[in-house]
Order: sequence, then C-alpha cells, then structure tokens
Amino acid sequence: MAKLQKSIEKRDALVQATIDLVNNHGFHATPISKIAKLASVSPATIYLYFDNKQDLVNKVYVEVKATFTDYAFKTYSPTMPVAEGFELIWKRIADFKLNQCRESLFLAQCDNAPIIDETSRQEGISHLKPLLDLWQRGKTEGVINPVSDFLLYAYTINPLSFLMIMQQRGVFKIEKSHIEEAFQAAWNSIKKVN
Amino acid sequence: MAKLQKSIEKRDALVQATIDLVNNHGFHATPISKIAKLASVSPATIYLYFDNKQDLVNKVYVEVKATFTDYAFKTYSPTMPVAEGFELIWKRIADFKLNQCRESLFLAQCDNAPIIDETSRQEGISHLKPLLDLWQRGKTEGVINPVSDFLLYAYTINPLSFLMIMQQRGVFKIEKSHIEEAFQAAWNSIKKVN
DNA sequence: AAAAAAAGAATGAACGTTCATTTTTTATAT
DNA sequence: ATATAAAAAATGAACGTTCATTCTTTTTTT
Repeated sequence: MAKLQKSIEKRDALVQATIDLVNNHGFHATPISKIAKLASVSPATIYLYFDNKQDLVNKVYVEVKATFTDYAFKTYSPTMPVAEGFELIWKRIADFKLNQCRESLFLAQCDNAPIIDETSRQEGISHLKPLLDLWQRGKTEGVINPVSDFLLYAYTINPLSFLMIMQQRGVFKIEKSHIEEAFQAAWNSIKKVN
Repeated sequence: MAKLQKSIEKRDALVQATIDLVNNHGFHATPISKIAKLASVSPATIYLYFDNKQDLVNKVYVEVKATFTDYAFKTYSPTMPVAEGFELIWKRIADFKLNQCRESLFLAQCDNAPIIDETSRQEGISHLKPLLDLWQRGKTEGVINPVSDFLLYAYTINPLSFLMIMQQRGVFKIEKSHIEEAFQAAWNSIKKVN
C-alpha cells in the first residue's frame, strides 16, 4: 500500500472535485465518473484512495469539518472571558462561512441531508467541544441563558449557515455591516438578562 | 387526460411515499420503483399523475409548502399590531414544525439542497409574502430592527428548521418550555432596542 | 362495448465497481 | 550517471446491476 507514496495532489483534486460537484448537484446525483473527470483522473484511481463512493464522501466531510473547526478555534483560549471568547469564535466562524463558501456549503449539505454515515457525523460534531464547553461556562457564570445547547446553536451558529446558503445561491450578499448586525442578533438571543 | 377522474387517493399515496422516502434517503437515492411500491402502485402509474420524477418532487414541494404557509398564516390578519402578529405567526410555524415533522423535514431537505427546480423554489418563497409584509411594517413602525429580511428569517424562522431536524434525528426533543425560550430568543434577536 | 386507468414486463442508458493492462516510479547494479 | 528490473500507481474498458421511462396488455370504470 504505502499510501504516503501516492500523490497528495491527486487525492486533494478528488476531494475538491467532490466538494464542487456535491455542492452543485447533490451527492447522489454526482457520479464517480464525473468526480474522476473533474479531478483529471481515471474512475478506477478513486478506488486507490478511497474504499468506495460512500467512504469518499465520509472522509471529505470529516476532513472539511476539521478544517472548519480548526479555523474557528484558532485564536480562542479557554481562559478568556465568556463574552469575549464567544465573540471571537463566532466571528471566526462567520469569517470562514463568508470566505470559504465551497467548504461551508458542502458541510451544510451534509449536515442537513441523509448523505454521510452516522459515525462520520458524530466525529464531525465532536470537534465542536470547545464551543460547548464555553457555553457551559457561560451558563454557570450566569452570562448565557441556561437553555439547551441545541437552542444556543440554532440561534447563533445555524443562522450563519442559512445566510451562507442564500449568498451562495446569489440572492443575498453578506457585507461587513451584516456581520456586525448578525453578531448582535446572535448575542442578544442567548445572553442572560436579569 | 381528465385528471379529476383519476383517483385522488392514489395521487396522495404517491405524495406521501415521496415525502417519506426523500426524508430517509434523499431524493436522488429514492428510485421511482420504491415510491411506487410504498404507494402500492405500479411504477408506470406514477407517469399518469406526473410528467417525470423531477416533476413529481417539484409538485410535492410546492404543495407541501402551500400547506405549511396556509397553516402559518391561518389566524393572522394584517391589521394586528406587529409584535402580536409576529408572535402569532411564529408560534403557528413552530407548531407546524413540531407536529408535522414529515412535511417539515421534507421542506428543509428541499430548501437546503439542490433537489427542486428554481421556479418551484421561487413559487414556494412567494407564499411567505405576508410575513415579509409584516416585517416591513415592523421596520417602518420602529418595532423591528431595520435589517435585511434574510437576517430576520435567519434568526427567527430558520432556527426552528434546525431544531426540527435535530428532533427528527432523535438527538433533541422539543418541549413546550423550549418553544417559549425559542420565541424569546427569536424576538430578542430582531426587536428594535433604543 | 368503449374508454380510461393501471399494471407488469421490457428498454436503453447510466451507475459503481472491478479487471487486465500500461505507465510511472523506485531501487539496484553497473 | 545509466541501464534495468521490480513494484506501485494509474488507466480505459468491461461487468453486472439498477435506474427512469415506455410499451403492450389487462383490469376497471363508464
């Protein structure tokens, strides 16, 4: 086998082709033959890098999700005050969704539809732990509303996915000012008021 | 043709089968043969009611969307005060998403993925007009933040779709108390503060 | 008895995957 | 450095299957 000897560039071309085609047509409407063509590779070559089509999309999902969360938490430290840490993470996430549209759209597709395997989905979610820990801290300190993490996510992170999809679809353009408005909306929806 | 003579029950069974199978496997992974089987009908019969597979999903989408918006605006009148009207509509929508999970999940799938045709998508969106009118009124009266409708939608309606998907996936159960929390979060994120 | 609706079988195209072969890379010997 | 042999990587064609759709026949309704 010796996977390390195989061309990294070729594997990466396959990953990029998968992202593009799934974004534009959906996973099940994207044939292996087209992924191969877009990556300038033979269909058979795909099976040297991945077990099968399902394994391909699972692996792409987990890797893109890891890239996303790495970016999101890059400048965050658990010692920061809750409000500051949240703003930091939120704006990194907004930044990612704004500037890395292809990757973000792919993640949104996989998160909302029955495309990837449950284990890969779980693995993706596990990368969000720092944010969940921050929220826990915020609730304990009385800075964040003591509601379910699902609600916090629904009202702070998920709206960004929606806006990104609208932007990708060409009906809405996210400007710098929108980011600030959106952050205020997010923070207002979860901050504790006494 | 004489479509009215054909069995309404049979057509409805096809619609229901489509919703169920698309929810569980995605549109492109749902063969006509399985839709036919679940509806207890021959594959050929589908083509008596719909032009083709794409036409089937387009029509199901538009019809389900119409059902949804009919429910959402049932008790609303444009003469209501903005805050009251918004709460009414929002809670009807929450109610629908909570109780009509199958239909809601189907709409979410179609809204987030490249499944349906653009014209059908536009037709679906057009049904939301009363809500957009209400928001316009709210902005004019200084009750609602003067931000893009996309932002208002992202922070009030879209979170419900996320919560519904999580509930459908079995990781989260929406309780009565969550509804109230969620409404407060939604309203806090868009109400004008001076 | 005629017309409409429904059915199952048939069709050609497209799919994911595998196979036999060729090309490229690597390692070795000169 | 160069030639060569072994190994690895990549390929295009082929396989069996499944798909959406159509065709011909049967059943049901009028």
